[in-house]
Amino acid sequence: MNKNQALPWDNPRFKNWIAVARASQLIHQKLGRALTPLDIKVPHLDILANLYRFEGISQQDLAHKLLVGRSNISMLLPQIEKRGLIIRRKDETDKRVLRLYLTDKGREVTSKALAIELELIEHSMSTTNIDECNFIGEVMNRMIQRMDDWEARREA
Amino acid sequence: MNKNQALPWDNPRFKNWIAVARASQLIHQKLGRALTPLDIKVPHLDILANLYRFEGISQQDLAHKLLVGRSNISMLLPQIEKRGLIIRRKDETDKRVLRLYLTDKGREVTSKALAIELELIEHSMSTTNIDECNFIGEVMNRMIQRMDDWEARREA
DNA sequence: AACGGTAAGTTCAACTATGAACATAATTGT
DNA sequence: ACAATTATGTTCATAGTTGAACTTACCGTT
Repeated sequence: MNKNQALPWDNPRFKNWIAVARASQLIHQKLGRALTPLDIKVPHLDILANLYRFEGISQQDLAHKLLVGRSNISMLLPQIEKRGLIIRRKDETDKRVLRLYLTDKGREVTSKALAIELELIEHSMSTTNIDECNFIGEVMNRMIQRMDDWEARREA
Repeated sequence: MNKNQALPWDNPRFKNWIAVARASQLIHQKLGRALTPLDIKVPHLDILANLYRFEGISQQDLAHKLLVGRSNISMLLPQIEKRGLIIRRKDETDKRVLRLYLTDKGREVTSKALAIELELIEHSMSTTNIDECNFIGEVMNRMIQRMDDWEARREA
């Protein structure tokens, strides 16, 4: 192996992506610690936040949105249900699916948790203006699009 | 809880950050699957890649760079050491620390794995030019800086 | 209506990560 | 020189995550 070969870190896209990954990891960790007063973990908030936006979503759709497996959701939900933050109701027209709803208490906790997350993000990105944020969002969404190809193309 | 209150998703920084987090998560997952032919996992690559750049690093420093606990490193290293990808050597001047080195085989595997990662990132970001990538990297590094304050300020 | 195929959710076993307690070694202060 | 403190790495118990197998329910075809 020759040390003269170009390191990936010399590649601008690679190098800058590493910074993105680090920032993500850090936000995740800091958010986790900041949520302890509310006695929820980040994965719980991910779920709650989605119910906050999409009331009555199914577990399947929720798993899909969060990019995790159904089993993950299936094990997390009873925890937050026991705490009275959500309720699960059988869909009448399709008895396979469980529809998920926040309780009042759940909405309250979610609201507080989102406020913490918002504060963390706002603080961290406060030196970046709105247009710049939107630009970054666009780039990320383009990336998400393009990733779909990649795996398919790669298996071929 | 009033539905009229502003949702965090209306906030540009929040909304666009969510896209960043999603992209990170997806890259992580796709990279994981793409590494299976090499029979290593993403955490292993994280370690190997750091040894590739920083030969002779200590476990402590490695854990710090990867933003994980020492115990994590301590459990992962024996696995990749048994596979002959790295060696650990006691530092002579400070007998507490173990210095980590890639073997030739380790360098070869790492090189291949990094090529896969590079290809994934290059493909995903191919619609974003170098200046734009650099800009994103700058924003991310600023964020990483600013996060340090946040937790400290918050405990006060 | 009965069959095969598909979809939603659960369970389980295997794997992974985390943080606290521990052992050993170095450093500092008196 | 000695005790106290700090630093490095390991171990262990706990908790979290994953994917495969399973159950129940729906749907299309015959």
